[in-house]
Amino acid sequence: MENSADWEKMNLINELTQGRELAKQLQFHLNVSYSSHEARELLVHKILNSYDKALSMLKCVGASSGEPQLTIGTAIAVSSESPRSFIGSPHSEDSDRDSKDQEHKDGSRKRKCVPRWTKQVQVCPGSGLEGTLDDGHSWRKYGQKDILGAKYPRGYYRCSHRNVQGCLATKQVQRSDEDPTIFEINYRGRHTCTPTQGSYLTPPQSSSSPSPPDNREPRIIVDSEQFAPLPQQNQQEILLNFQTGLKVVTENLNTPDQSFSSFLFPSTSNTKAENYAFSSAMIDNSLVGNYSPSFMSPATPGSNYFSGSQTHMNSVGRSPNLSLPSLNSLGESQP
DNA sequence: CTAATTTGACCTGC
DNA sequence: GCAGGTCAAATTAG
Repeated sequence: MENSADWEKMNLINELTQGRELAKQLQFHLNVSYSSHEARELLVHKILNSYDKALSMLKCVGASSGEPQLTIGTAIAVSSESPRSFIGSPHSEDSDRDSKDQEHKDGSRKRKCVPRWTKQVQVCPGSGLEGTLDDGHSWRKYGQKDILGAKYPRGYYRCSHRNVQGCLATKQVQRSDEDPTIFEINYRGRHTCTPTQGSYLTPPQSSSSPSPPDNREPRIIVDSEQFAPLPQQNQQEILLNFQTGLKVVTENLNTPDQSFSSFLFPSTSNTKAENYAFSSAMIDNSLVGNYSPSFMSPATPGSNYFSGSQTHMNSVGRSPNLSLPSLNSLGESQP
């Protein structure tokens, strides 16, 4: 997979370039009087984030000489299960009944040769922002299980496009029993489908959750997306993750020496303009190389969240709000 | 009505 | 045998 190395390098360069551009922007903002403190702060966060990402990539590249590593930031590489075939024989993944017979012939049905990695997501209690844990793909819950020794049940999700596009990606969401605000998301398999921003862009809480407004500033701190040495699609995911990355905080979860970026997800409406600006800036910057610090105000939050840069990504636009109820139930259903 | 979630049962690996 | 993972019917939500 030398392609991934090239991509990694490109990404790294892109990241550093971006950081430089952002620094220029910051410099500009510092020199103009009308620049708001928020805007400056945002830029600082973005710069830091950019460097975090670059460092993460460097670490990743350094570690991945040989076989692929999925470790990024606090994302934990779970490589106990043969990382050898990343894209090989996707058919061997778990599948529906019809392919079951074939799998029986093979002897093993699942859990083999599937890339896995873990991401930890911290959610402020009561914020109800679990919906934003969405990662650019539509997930459909297919099971929940009480795990021995774990306080909270584990939720099992698979890609909504499994039937349509045969995407075999799955994820498991496990709430930490020590810190219930932390969700450990274990991804398995890679998406072969096109990501649906729709679900990803679902504005937190807007419609599907009747949870009362919380005057605390709710926020989710997310690990930096893994920059696994994997192809373009991950880059899209990364970009998409930035789109929900509303504010970067330089607060570490518990890995002081790991460089990673954390995001703050304010859900209050007055911060949305800033959020959109961040999103569009990141995308423009990454895909077009053009950064506009100006804040844009979406006409209809949610549906037009990505108007503009959205077309770069793909055109599949389903937008079910998938994760929110599931995760809520994950957290709320006590064993 | 359609699609997503829930949940108990079943299957597989250790 | 046990625990984790998946299936699918039933239920719920939009």
